[in-house]
Amino acid sequence: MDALMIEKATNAIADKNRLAILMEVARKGNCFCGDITELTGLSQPTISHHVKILVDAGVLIYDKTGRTVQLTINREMMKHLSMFFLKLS
Amino acid sequence: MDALMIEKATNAIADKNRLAILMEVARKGNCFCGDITELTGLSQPTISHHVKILVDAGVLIYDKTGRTVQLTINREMMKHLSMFFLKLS
DNA sequence: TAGATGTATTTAAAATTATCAATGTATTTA
DNA sequence: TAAATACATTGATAATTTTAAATACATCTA
Repeated sequence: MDALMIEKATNAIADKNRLAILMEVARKGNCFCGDITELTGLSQPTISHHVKILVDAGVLIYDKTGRTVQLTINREMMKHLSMFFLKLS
Repeated sequence: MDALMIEKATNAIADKNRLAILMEVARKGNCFCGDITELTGLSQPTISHHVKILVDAGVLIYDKTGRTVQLTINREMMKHLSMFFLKLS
């Protein structure tokens, strides 16, 4: 179990806005970056920054087609996190 | 909504030193604050600060007897976290 | 009771992070 | 091809976090 991976992933999730983004992507199945503006009320550059952190940490999967980005949950990472905390319980 | 709980807990864990503290407490079953000095190489006040964050977030359980503090994992919180990520997987 | 011990708090600094305005870059559409 | 669209990057500032030195406090021990 890679502690650095857990650190990066939890760090990505440990923010009010990024957690909201994660849960919105989970709720909708997938999500365009543009959708998140309404959700959070943040500016577009700020959202771009937060999405980057979530993607770099492996929490969200980034798929750009044309000029739109589709975000989905990285279920493998969710499984890793779930297992990590299960082992600590 | 338990999003705030998730945010606080992941925030507490999302730090190299606090993750090391959490994993050390898990490994040893319990842990005195003094033990953590050797583990992390941090100063005593810094450890006290990090432990407080973990305890306030409900990640660790704090039990002071006399002048020593015994730390244990909050297994209920670990279960909550595990379930949260399982649902996202 | 005096000194030692384990932890907490305060204060101040350095480091990091969050945020947005301005601007850049592809890509689509009129 | 010009304008519009969706997102990325840069640069600057504000807010937050991490850290340790100094100090305080309660408890244990000789």
